[in-house]
Amino acid sequence: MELKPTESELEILQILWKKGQCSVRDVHEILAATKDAGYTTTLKLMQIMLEKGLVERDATSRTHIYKALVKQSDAQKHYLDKMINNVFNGSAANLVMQALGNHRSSKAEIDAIKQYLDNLKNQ
Amino acid sequence: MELKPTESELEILQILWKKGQCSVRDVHEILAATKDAGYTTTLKLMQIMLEKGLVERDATSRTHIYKALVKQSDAQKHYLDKMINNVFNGSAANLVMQALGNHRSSKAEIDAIKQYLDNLKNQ
DNA sequence: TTTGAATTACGAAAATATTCGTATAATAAA
DNA sequence: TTTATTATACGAATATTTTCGTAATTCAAA
Repeated sequence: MELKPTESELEILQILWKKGQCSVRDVHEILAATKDAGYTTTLKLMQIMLEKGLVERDATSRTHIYKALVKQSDAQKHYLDKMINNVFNGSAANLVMQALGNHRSSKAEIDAIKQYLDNLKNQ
Repeated sequence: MELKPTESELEILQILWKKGQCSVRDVHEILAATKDAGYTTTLKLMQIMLEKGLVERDATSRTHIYKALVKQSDAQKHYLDKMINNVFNGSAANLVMQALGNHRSSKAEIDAIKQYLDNLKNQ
């Protein structure tokens, strides 16, 4: 299966991942907070996503309810790969350090990462 | 200044970052190894990038020599931010662990990261 | 029942991005 | 010098993505 949401589709997936399930209006209202596009634009996008198999929907009631079919973890993997190759010269470590440097992480988070690294080494 | 290379433009920037400076042909030959597009396609893209201010060129000789104007580190920061917000629910740590899990890193890389983490903690 | 509001369907316009063909000029080779 | 090769310039065709208008339908309210 081909995983290639466009920029706009990714914004919608994001919302679906967070909310679990949404009507078009739910999604639209969240989008409308940031940018301004018409309701039918959001609707159309979600219909296209349905065709592409990025989402599924329950159409038993008049107001259709959408869910993401793409798993967030798959998307994470996909974009991470792409990014490491495109902008970080293929070095994951490079990306990691950049990420940790820019985004101040809590002590707990840092410890969690260290522990994770120890496990990696013991394999 | 607005930083927003398209997908194709990013591929070209990547090459310029790596090589430092390139003629259109240099870039094209590298691209041609992966995908197949005509030479004039690459040329046109690079001309557009020039207009957008993504690259500069030395046009004193017949064969123009291009350099990236966008800094790789800025692009890294930009895409990292975007990605953390778009796909990793705002958690950098989440991204880091995913990145380390998928891309087998060398022991040296892992140690470098651990050291980096220690420095972070001592601040 | 009748009206109005909210929904989906869908075609098509508009905006962006990509690709290529052709003309022209510069250089190198014969 | 003449010919062939290699560049750039640039308009325009394609392809893709985003946006929207309009019609048809469902439901709720008056």
